[in-house]
Amino acid sequence: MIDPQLLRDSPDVIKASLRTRGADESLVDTALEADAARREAIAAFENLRAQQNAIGKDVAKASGAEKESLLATVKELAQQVKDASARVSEAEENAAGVLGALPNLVLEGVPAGGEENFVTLREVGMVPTFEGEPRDHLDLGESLGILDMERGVKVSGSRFYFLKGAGALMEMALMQLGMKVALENGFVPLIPPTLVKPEVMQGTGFLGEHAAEVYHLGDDDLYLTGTSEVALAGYHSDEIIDLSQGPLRYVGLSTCYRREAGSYGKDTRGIIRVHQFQKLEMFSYVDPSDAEAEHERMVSWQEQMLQSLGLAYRVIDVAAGDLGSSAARKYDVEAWVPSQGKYRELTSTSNCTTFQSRRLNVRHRPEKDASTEPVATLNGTLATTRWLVALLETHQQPDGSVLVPEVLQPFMGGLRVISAP
RNA sequence: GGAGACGUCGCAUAGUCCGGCCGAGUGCACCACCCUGCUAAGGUGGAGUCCCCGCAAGGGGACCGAGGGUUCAAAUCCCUCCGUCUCCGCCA
Repeated sequence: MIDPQLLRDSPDVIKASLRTRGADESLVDTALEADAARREAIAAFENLRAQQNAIGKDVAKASGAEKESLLATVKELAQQVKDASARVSEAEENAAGVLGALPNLVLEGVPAGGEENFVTLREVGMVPTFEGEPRDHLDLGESLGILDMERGVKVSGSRFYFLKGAGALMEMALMQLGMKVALENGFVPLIPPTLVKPEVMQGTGFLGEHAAEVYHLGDDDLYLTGTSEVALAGYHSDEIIDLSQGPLRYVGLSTCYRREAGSYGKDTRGIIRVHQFQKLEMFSYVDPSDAEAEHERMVSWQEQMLQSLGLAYRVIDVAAGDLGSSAARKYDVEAWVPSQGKYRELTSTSNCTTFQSRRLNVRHRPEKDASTEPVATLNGTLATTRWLVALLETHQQPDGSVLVPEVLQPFMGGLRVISAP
């Protein structure tokens, strides 16, 4: 949720942000009206309620005929209060709906436009070259016996797979490498629930434009999370947290579930786009003034990961129109995928400023004895199953084997090469 | 799965039977000041969150697990839900 105060004071700022996103700026006027209506309803209710409270005190003291006459007048008031209260609920619900539809304010410098309008911030590492056509990760994985798509489909349907042997080990090694980087930077590991309540899913904004992406268990009214960001953001909901010692950083490891509705025919080969995968996710709660710096730190940790794994990548500043509703700015790190001859997203890191925390009600006290303020939240990927795609393809050898990056070897029992069985 | 108890301001509790004087007492912790002077004790005062009006001072409203209901009036009565605990049964 955006800051309602900002909406009232400078609607033009919000309109400008909506334009950058290519969204409908008339939303702002609708929201302003709803907000005004809400406050009007509240004022009306509170006046009536104050009267009722005052007379109620007299009723308690009075007796006999005096009491009877007081009761008669206040009885009527009671009905008015009730009606006014109903109007408040209605107005608040409406205002919350309209206000909630406004996406986060885009940060200064974010490229305007849609998906294709991203700006490349830097390209790092040598794009690998091959004699002849490089094999793709599925081809490699199957021939090495470490990825079994066929049986995944047999057991669970399309976009499911088994990782086997060194494939399974490599996924876990990636997670452990990421965990090591996280621990070095003060992150507290969390293994979160992957089923969450509707209000948490709502609070993180995934029931908006991503609603069709989310698995829902109807019998229990629970949602399967597509990222541990959801649970990590909900972790401190309705709390006043202490940031005086610096950011609160969590790293969550979880299985992620995505329906991939609407992506039929896209990335159907291999494990680029699947219904279930592992992800290690960073999540920081920070003082809003520190958010942009934390964002840069998160990218740098992600880059550190890719560099240590010997992957070529680029960092892009995602265009406003391609941001989720919660993000004020988003950087993607995309690794070179040889079989496709292009960069594909491996990580994403978003600065959600105070947007998410407002919905989830996470606050802090900037100064001792100061009043509370929403915190800023940021999230970013440290490792996912998809990384195996870039790793297998980048480190494939002419004989069909794959070299294990040195940093992963300790987590794979010292294995240096994955060879066909 | 069956039976019961409970859910109050950071923590621990009082209040709920007998609705109004309870946004709410007490203890601990916390903050400020005083006293004393030493690793303690005592005294005084302060302090919740959210919202609305207001430049401000200030005023008003809401919140006693959540949501409904009864009533002029609900922490207190009724209903539903959620959660915690205890006992029994069942199963790893």
